[in-house]
Amino acid sequence: MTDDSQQPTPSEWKVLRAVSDLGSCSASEVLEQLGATEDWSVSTVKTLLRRLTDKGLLRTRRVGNAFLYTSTPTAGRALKRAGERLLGWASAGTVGPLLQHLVRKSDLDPAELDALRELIERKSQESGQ
Amino acid sequence: MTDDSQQPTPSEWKVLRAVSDLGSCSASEVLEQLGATEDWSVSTVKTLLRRLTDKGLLRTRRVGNAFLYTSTPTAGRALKRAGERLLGWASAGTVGPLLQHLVRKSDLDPAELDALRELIERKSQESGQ
DNA sequence: TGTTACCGTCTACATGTGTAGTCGATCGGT
DNA sequence: ACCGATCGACTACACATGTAGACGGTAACA
Repeated sequence: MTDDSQQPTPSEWKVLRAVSDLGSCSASEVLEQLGATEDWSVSTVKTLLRRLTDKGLLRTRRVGNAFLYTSTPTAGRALKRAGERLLGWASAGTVGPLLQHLVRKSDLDPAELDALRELIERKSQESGQ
Repeated sequence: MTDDSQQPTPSEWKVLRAVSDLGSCSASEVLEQLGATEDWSVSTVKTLLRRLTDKGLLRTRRVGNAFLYTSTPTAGRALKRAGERLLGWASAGTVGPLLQHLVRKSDLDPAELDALRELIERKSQESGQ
């Protein structure tokens, strides 16, 4: 369940994110999507797609002789795991500042900000009681 | 500045965190501190300490024939960088849920919760104006 | 002053990761 | 039925990472 062996590597994350953003896509679409930021060959992307599939983070559906890639629920869980791992790296007293930094750097819409604020208020109550 | 080549690896993070928690400590203290969670040999810890020092994340001060390790400001920055990287891996619409997850998993004291709440309120105002 | 611990350095090596070339199969158009 | 454009599979290889043994120096104690 908390198997770290299927955590994506940094490069794999970029591909995984591209697939998640695209929804359901072919290898070439992924390559095109990543073209803006990365300068990878087709082979590189295909290798990363395969490794992600092997790890169970992507699922493939055959369409003609090609594949359509989709991200799996496991991928969502992997992101949370990665987040937990990050928290584990923060030393005493640095978790708060870290979270502030993340919130500051994030571009959240009003609804998300609201959800976050509510969550924090609820947490404050619990700890205060 | 945003040089990823000095980002710690997962194992290095554990050591770095131990040093940060201990403040200023010897290799053996680090080993002892990590003994609770990891099952590493002395050599392993020493290698990781050296690699962290090479990356500029730890500073050493000679005391007798031993070293005292201290974390550097660079280490703090590295944590933030790691956080930003995590955000970059989140696909569209998953940043909010990710942050919620992190806040939920964190054990924050009232002051930290308050700071976070204020930050979010300020952010809400900005986006709402 | 010899010996016992302990320390950091050097070396090592299996596995993981980043990156990409080649090749046979196949789809689409002629 | 043929040919070019694609696609996935297989292979490759340098460098990073996880993990640790061996060794020579030195501090401390007898």
